[in-house]
Amino acid sequence: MKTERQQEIIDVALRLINEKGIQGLTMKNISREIGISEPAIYRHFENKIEILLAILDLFKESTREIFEKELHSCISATEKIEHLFTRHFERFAGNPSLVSVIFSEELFRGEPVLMKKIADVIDKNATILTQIIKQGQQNGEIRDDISADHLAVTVMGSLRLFVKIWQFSGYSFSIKEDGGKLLTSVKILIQKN
Amino acid sequence: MKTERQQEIIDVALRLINEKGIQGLTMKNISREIGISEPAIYRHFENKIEILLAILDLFKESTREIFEKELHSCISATEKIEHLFTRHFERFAGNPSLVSVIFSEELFRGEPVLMKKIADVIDKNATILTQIIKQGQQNGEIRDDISADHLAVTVMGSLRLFVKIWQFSGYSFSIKEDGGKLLTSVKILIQKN
Amino acid sequence: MKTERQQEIIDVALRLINEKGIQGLTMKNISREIGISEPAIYRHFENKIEILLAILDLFKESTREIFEKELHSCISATEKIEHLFTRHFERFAGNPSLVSVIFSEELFRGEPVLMKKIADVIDKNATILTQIIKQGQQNGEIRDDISADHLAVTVMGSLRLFVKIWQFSGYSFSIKEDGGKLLTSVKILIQKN
Amino acid sequence: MKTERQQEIIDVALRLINEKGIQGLTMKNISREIGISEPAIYRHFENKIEILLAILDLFKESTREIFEKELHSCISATEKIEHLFTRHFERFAGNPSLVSVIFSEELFRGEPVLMKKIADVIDKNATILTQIIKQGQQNGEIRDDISADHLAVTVMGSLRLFVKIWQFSGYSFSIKEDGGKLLTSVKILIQKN
DNA sequence: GATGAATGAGAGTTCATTCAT
DNA sequence: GATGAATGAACTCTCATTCAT
Repeated sequence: MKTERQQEIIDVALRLINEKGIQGLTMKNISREIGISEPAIYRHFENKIEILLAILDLFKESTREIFEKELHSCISATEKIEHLFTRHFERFAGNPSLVSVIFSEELFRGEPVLMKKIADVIDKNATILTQIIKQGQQNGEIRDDISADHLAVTVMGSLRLFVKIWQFSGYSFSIKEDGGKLLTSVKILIQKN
Repeated sequence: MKTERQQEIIDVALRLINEKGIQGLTMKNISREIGISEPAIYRHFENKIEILLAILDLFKESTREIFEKELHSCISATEKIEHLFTRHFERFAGNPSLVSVIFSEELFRGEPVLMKKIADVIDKNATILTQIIKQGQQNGEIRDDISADHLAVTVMGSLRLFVKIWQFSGYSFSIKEDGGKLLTSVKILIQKN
Repeated sequence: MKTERQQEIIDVALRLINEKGIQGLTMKNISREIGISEPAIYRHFENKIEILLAILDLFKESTREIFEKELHSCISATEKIEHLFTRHFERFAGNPSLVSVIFSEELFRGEPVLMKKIADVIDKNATILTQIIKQGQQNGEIRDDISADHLAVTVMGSLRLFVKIWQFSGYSFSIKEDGGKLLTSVKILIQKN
Repeated sequence: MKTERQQEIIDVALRLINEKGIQGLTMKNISREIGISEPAIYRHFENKIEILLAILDLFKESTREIFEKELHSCISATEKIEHLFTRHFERFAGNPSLVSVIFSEELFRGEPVLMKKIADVIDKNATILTQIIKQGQQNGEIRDDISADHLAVTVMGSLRLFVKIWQFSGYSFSIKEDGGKLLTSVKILIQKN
């Protein structure tokens, strides 16, 4: 689907955003990092926005995968949420730069095309998580004294903030290990009784 | 402390970031919005970074106020958290543009001065919130089967995500009202039995 | 209406088009010719198209002036046409670069805004010239064995081609003098009997 | 003389100039239109200028043909001019894109090679037309109260302007039919008595 | 306090062209 | 014949900032 160079460009772009922020993502920086000329990039992407769209696609695809896998498997709701956390942690551990993009919706403000894409993904994810929780409430696994919507905000919010803290720390602790502990706490928090 | 013009510039800058993202915050845009010339801005701020610093200061100041007031008052931990939420909601309701800046740390990546400032505030807030929760745990108000750190992540994470959702919705619902409901849920979540 | 710099830019742009064609009209060339930096031009014109529009406006204005003056004066139709030619010759003698723009509609193909403006002027001029000729036919000054439309094409076409020949010759002859002779011929051609 | 591909390239180039102006004639546009890659074009033409030269050659050749045929045939001068008009109209009706190039000398300003070629053709044509008219004057067919040079300017100028009007109208009328009518008028205009 | 004019640096992008395959 | 990948030069335009007034 993606040529090697396209993948390389996406990777570099992701890293640049992570290191210098969206303002550091310039065609010049990308080309310098790869070691080609600026115009060469235009052989692989029509323009800068297409690169960002490709990044968002990557993100969308892999997020969707994580979420949908959980939803359609027959395991319990709690296990689903557990997997959800774990998978996310694994992804971020494997590619920390992703964090800068995934939980940073404001980066794309100004470009309607990008904003719409981001909004779509977020919306979908929220819907799926809420469904999982609802299912857990019906199962009797998850407490139902609090609405599924609110629980979803809490779960997702905790995940997001935790990942940000990890990023802000300069990835100075193990997201998998410490994340696992947070997960345990979250599970206790939402379980019935 | 701040002249009228300085305040005007800060307000406009905040609004611009909110509307068009950090890329929309240009000296030209600021000057156009206020109705003065570009160089005129330099009478009031040495450079662009100073404007951003002023924004962060504003943010730091008012956040610190909220947090410290809660900490030093003699009310219960739960009430403190309640006030904390409520005050935040009030602030955002009064100045929605704040949201774009407050919970969007990546905006400032690239400028070490700004990054440090942001990190400071976040750090401080986290510390204070954790302290409040610890106090609540000692009081027997707040559950202690989960570490204060984790509860803080959950509480703060919920707040942050909720506010972002509000922002993404185009401020289409009442943050005070719906936020109050979320607050109730969070309180139930963290209360002892 | 126009600042000095704006006028200077227009003049230089006109000259550049004349010397190197539309492809030679670059912001860099303009700035180099004037002796300022490229961005400086943007203080005086919003963008390149605005410069071209200003040129067309100049052309439109002065052409309109010539035409309308003739139409509303009480002199005979033949005299009107005579003045029309003479004025045009004078204008071109005074600013030879104008020729490259005025009779070169294809320069602006591609920019709808510019094309519309050009088309407008041409249309208007044709209408006015035809009216003058019609009046002359009613007066008995101008032959009426040929339709006013066709005479207008002939008169205007002769003028245009003659001016182009002058331009192509490198302005090597006196457009006023030789143009006067052509005019005499044209008058004979269209006069009654 | 020309391979199929070369002819294809010339045709597309001509059409592009007609549709988007000289600025729309890029190697990319040509290749896209044909459905080959950009470098492929260089198999058929050494560079872009060669393509333009080929266009001018085409134009030169066919114009020369029209003119010379008229000159060497034994028919009357008036008939020659009649044929001249008619042939031109037929050519344009068959390939409207030609108009954008043929009567638009300024397109090539900036490229001395191209300018010279254009100037040559124009010069030659003018000479031939003038010769025809002179012959007609000697025959007593064409009025001799006006110099052949001036009559040539009038005849050629009318033809040019008329064709441009047709082009500007978006080819909305029949150039053959309406052109025939203009021709009748021109003949009356230049005939003796 | 404010402005008009200017600027160096750099943004994204397009151009004609080349070269190895 | 054709292509994919690349490039140097040039393009229009924006940026934060300065300076004389």
